[in-house]
Formats: sequence, C-alpha cells, structure tokens
Amino acid sequence: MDENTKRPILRIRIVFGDDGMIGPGKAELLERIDRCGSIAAAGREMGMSYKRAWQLIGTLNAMFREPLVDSTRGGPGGGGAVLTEVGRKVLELYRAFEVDAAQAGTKHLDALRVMLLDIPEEK
Amino acid sequence: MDENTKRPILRIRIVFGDDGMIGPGKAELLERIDRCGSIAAAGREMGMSYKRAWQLIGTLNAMFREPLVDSTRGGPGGGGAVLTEVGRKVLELYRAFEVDAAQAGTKHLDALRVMLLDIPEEK
DNA sequence: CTGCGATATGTTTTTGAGAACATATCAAGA
DNA sequence: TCTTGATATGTTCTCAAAAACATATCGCAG
Repeated sequence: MDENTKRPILRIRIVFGDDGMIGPGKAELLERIDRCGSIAAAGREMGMSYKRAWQLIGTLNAMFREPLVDSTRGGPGGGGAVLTEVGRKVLELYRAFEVDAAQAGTKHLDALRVMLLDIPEEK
Repeated sequence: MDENTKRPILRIRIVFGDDGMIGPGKAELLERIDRCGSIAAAGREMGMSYKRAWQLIGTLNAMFREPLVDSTRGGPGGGGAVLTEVGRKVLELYRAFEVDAAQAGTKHLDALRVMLLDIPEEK
C-alpha cells in the first residue's frame, strides 16, 4: 500500500529569474536530507535516483549565495550531507509561504472546487 | 525584442485530485481566447500549436461540470471560440487566488530573494 | 457550389528529462 | 592496506510529451 498518497490541493512553485526555482520536490528533498543526513538516503526515500537528487541539490546550491547543503565524502559511514543554516532558513521560509498562501486563498479555492466534476477529498 | 518577458516571481499551480490541474499556461490561454475569440489565434499568440491549445482546452472542459470554452465551426470567419460564464468565473478565481497568495507571502518572498545569488528584478 | 478560415482529429517524428548503468573518489576504521 | 558506504560524475537508454505534418468537417459569403 502506498502511504505516500498525501496529495496537496495546492502546489506552489517559486520562480526566480529565468530558470532557478524552488518547489514542492526540492523542499521535500531538503527536509529528508535534514532527517537522513544523506543525499542518497533522502533520494531513495522519495523513489528518486541518487543522481537526480544530487543534481537538484546542485542547482539549489548554485542559485543561492551560500549552499543549502553541505556534503562530505568518506568519513564514518562513508559520507553524508547536512542542511546549512541557510538551507534550514530557506526551507522554513518556503513552508511558511506555502501555508500563508494557501490560507489566503481558501475562499477562491473552495469556489473553484464546487465547479469541478469530481470533487477531490481534502487532505 | 520580446515584450512578453513579464516573468512572474510566483507561479501557482492548483492540483485537483490525481491529474487535473490549472496553472499559468491554461489561465493565459483562456485569457487570450477571450480576447481573440479563437483557439487557433490564442495558441498562435503563445507560440503554441493549435493542437496543443485545443488539447489543453479539452482537458479543462472535461474536468469541470460545465465547459469553460464554447467553440463553433464554420460560420462567419470560419468558426471561433468564446469563454462561457463558468470559464470567465474560473479564470477570475484563479487570478484572484494568485494575487492574494502572492500578497500574503510577500514577506517570505522578500526574505528568500535576498539570499539569491542573482537577485531578479521585480515585475 | 466553391473557397475560406477555423474547429476537430489522426499519424508520425522529434526531443528532452529522467532512469539506468558504470566508475571514480574520498576518509575512517577494522 | 583493504573494505566500506556515501559523494561525485560521466554515458547510455527509455519513454512520454510536444512538435510537426496531414486531413476531415463545418457553415457562411461570395
């Protein structure tokens, strides 16, 4: 059974400039890295190849003034990765944004939902 | 020069259920259909093939209780398409949601922006 | 009754993103 | 020094989404 079926009704992607952006995927990845202490493990949890996870983190690190993730190789356990202070802050801001935005638009969202053919259950 | 470079900092995509969704692309398409009175013309303006535009409108029409776009073929000018009342309402709600969400999160957005390497100009 | 311009669809081709696979590298610890 | 587990990075393969191309249909206007 797939317990990962917590599907948000709202999906916000913040676009910076021409290409750089942060959305639900990268946010979740950051979160899991914080919990796992490893890019590989975080990616695995999300059913994502290590390479993909690594690439996403690479672009994230590249678009901010300071990296969001610090990674070390070798060492005890073979290596690992941790969120930097900036990383933690960015994640927190993104999540806060999500909450505020969703809350601000509840009225419009509800109005839209009743017009739908198949009304999806909340949460 | 491409004057269409009005790049929003925020890109919101509303996801309904498993697949149906409305985002910036479909919203803009609806808007242009309203102005042009034609799916083909609206698609052309966006550099999109007629087929693609037609498909997008098809899925939109299919996911709501009532169609958002009414199209006629033949007739004066060869045919055309117009927004229904529902279509206009959906578009309006989506735009309103965008505005409210962005406004609600201005603070967080600004905090994020200053951390960026290349700070994109607003608007 | 023919031509036009737009909708309506089907078929084929292209292409770009991600998966899959393959190594190389590092540092600690056994 | 050899193993280990994770990072780092290149190469190839797969497939689905979009583009490109091709028609068919419709209804006025002339």
